[in-house]
Amino acid sequence: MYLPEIEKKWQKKWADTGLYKFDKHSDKPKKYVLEMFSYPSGAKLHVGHWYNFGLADTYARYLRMKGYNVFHPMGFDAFGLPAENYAIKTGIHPKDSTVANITTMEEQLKAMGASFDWDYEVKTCMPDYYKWTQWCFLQLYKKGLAYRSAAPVNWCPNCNTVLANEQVVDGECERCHTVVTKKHLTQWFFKITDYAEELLSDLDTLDWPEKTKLMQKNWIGKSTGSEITFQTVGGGEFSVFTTRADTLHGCSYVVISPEHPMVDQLTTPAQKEAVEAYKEYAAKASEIDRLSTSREKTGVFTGSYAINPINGREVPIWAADYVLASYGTGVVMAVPAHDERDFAFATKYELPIERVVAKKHEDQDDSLPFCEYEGVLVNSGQFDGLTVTEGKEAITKHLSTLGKGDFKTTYRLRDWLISRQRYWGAPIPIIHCPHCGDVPVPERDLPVELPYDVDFTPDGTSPLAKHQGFMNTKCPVCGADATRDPDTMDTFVCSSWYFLRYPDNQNSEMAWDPAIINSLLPVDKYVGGAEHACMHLLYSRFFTKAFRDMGYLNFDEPFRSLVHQGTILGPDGEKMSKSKGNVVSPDAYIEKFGSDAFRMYLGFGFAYIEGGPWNDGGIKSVAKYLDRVERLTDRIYEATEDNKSADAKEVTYILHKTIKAVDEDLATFSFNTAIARMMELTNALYKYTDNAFDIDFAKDCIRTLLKLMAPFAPHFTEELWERIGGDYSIFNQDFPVYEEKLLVKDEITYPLQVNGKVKARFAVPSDFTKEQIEAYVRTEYAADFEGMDIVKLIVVPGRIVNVVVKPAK
RNA sequence: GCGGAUAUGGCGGAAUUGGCAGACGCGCCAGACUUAGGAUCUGGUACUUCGGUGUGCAGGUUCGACCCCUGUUAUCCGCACCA
Repeated sequence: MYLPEIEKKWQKKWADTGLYKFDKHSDKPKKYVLEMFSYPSGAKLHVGHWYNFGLADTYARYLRMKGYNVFHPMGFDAFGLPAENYAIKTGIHPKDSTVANITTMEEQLKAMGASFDWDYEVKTCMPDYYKWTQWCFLQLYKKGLAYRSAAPVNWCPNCNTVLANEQVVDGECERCHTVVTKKHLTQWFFKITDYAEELLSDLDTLDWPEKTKLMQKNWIGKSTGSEITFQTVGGGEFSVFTTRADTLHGCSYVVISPEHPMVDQLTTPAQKEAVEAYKEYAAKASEIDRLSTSREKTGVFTGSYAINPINGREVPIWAADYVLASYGTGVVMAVPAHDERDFAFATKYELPIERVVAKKHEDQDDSLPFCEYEGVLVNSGQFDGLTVTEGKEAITKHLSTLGKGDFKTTYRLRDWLISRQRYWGAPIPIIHCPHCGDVPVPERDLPVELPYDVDFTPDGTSPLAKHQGFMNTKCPVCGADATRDPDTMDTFVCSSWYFLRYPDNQNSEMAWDPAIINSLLPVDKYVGGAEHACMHLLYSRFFTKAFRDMGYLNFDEPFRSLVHQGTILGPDGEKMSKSKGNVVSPDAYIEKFGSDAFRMYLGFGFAYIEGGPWNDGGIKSVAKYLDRVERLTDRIYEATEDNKSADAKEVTYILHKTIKAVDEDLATFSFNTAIARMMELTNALYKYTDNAFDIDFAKDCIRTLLKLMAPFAPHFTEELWERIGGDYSIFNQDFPVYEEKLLVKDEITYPLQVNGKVKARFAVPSDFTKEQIEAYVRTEYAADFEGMDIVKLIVVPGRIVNVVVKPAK
């Protein structure tokens, strides 16, 4: 069968008959199967797309045949930097290149033969989509979850432009490799930190890869400790966050982040020059310096002193950039005896190092810095003798009674900076009025359309800021001349809610109808790359929770179950890249072997979640297997000599074993083993049909095999199904069901181990009890155990028998 | 540095979760059918001195370990001074 030809025929028929149209009114149970939508930056689908979409489609088709009403949409994450960078390089407008790429990719996705229902497609760069992205922004704004604030952004001094975090590679601009610096700009943020606790605790409810959950957990970074207030000698006060309140007596100085707003007031005139110089030094510190773990700690004395609230001692306040302004309070109490960083700093600047925790056990190494939790407090007045854990609690409680401290939980998670000084994105629907301040665009005025005729050459400002027609508007509140926000939203905003739009994508009245969305979501199976663990997957969870709290959704989590496909590498085992010249393009293979063979090889040649290096031989082997199935089908359907008494016991057993295995393997994305089982069945059927066979029975077997294969090779099986006279379509057939009783063999062959080594094999009726098997072994092998004592005889029913012997005395 | 994962024939990968290691396939070898074979079919294929030995390495638990425990090495991924 020449697959490329056959595939076109069936794709047409599937489209003509609307086979994959989603039935909103079906009374079958629903399954929402979703792949992370495509990013149309390149013009063509690559192997990774096929691996993701092709096998997720296999899963969707399987569920469909299992009797579910499967919702399986596809769309495009169409805004973003690559299109804009491409435009800067070539002069082709991002909209034009994106629309062209989408058209090509749609054709390719259709040529793949996936069961998407294109009626539900979304494209995030279209006004009828980003209108609602802007609406989402406004709801978050109304709810107090969007705010504007000054923040440092990545700045490339060579390109003279702002870079997204993703564009900063190892501290350098990804395009010109200039070292990236920081620049302060006023930016919009989403208050994802409000949901830190729930984003963390709900991870436990998700059927997600443990690694991904752990990454999110670490990213959120919950830390429980204490917040302690210090007075300054000059009369001011500030707080520090610590997880080691027990070591407070050992605090011999305090360190403030050089970017902290209090630095200036803490700096004494004598130290002003030194502190200013240090602030400048810290601001200039490049990303590369910050990335270096071995970077030597630096700092400067502010000239001021603070009072340690536990013992009234005056300690110097230093500014140092090893303290981050954005975590905790931006100030830390330094306990050099019990913290490695403080120890290094104190050693360098000759600050006092005083032990307040001693070892608990004799065999502990208690050299400084002593950072272990197994310890007891010393030099801590009334708290001496307490353990570290007891000390934390007792000291914090004591401070609390003095009004100088309390228990405190902090998170590493930062608010989400969504402003981009870029053109190709959804405009932020805010108007800046000289009288009214930031004014949200009224919902009736949405969308704020992205103009086409924009000069997006990078010059350090937002491209939209140069477009007078876009920028100049009237304040919706007071009517005065006002300007629009010139920034666009991070594309991750667009992708944080697309799964909510799919099922109701035509709705022009609202972003989604809660009745529809609440019945189809959450997504039952989400399939996509692991690289989104702490971005898209976290942002989408945040959106879901925020919109739930606003009453637009009634579920807590967007993606119940998540699978990450592995990465297909080049034949050399390296990640595919143009510069390495190891990119495998699907096109030539599709043309030669067909999309079914290509998809099936992707399923067969790899463990799905692992991926691995591409191998040319593998695809030939799958193509060969498909031919083999075709010949087998023809052999059986063209047979004339019927033999009802042919022994079908073995084939029947294999048939049902295969149904069971393929069913279970498909449910768990174990495509490679599912295909292996089908190959075994095929081999068994070849053997069975070598001589005259029971034709009706063999036809039954073939129909079952084709149905099992259908999710993997949709065109191929549809064609054979038609050839053998099956009703259209094979995808309207039920997935085969195995019979438990046919999985039981009459006899079971047991390996007989002696002292753990297999020495023999014997067969007994499968209903033999443990005792009967033991008795059988003892009598049957009595002669072999002559002169031996049987110490132990272990029978594992259905598995193995192990006899432990030793020479008789 | 911290956290996580992985390690099985020449290769991709299996192993019912503590019970016959190497399923299935690629590759290779031999044979059959062929004018021909890069088609198809059949058989073989971990190593071996044929007694055994084998799941990165060294120990341990167990009647029994790829699987559990301790230590160790290599590779990959994530985080990056988070107080």
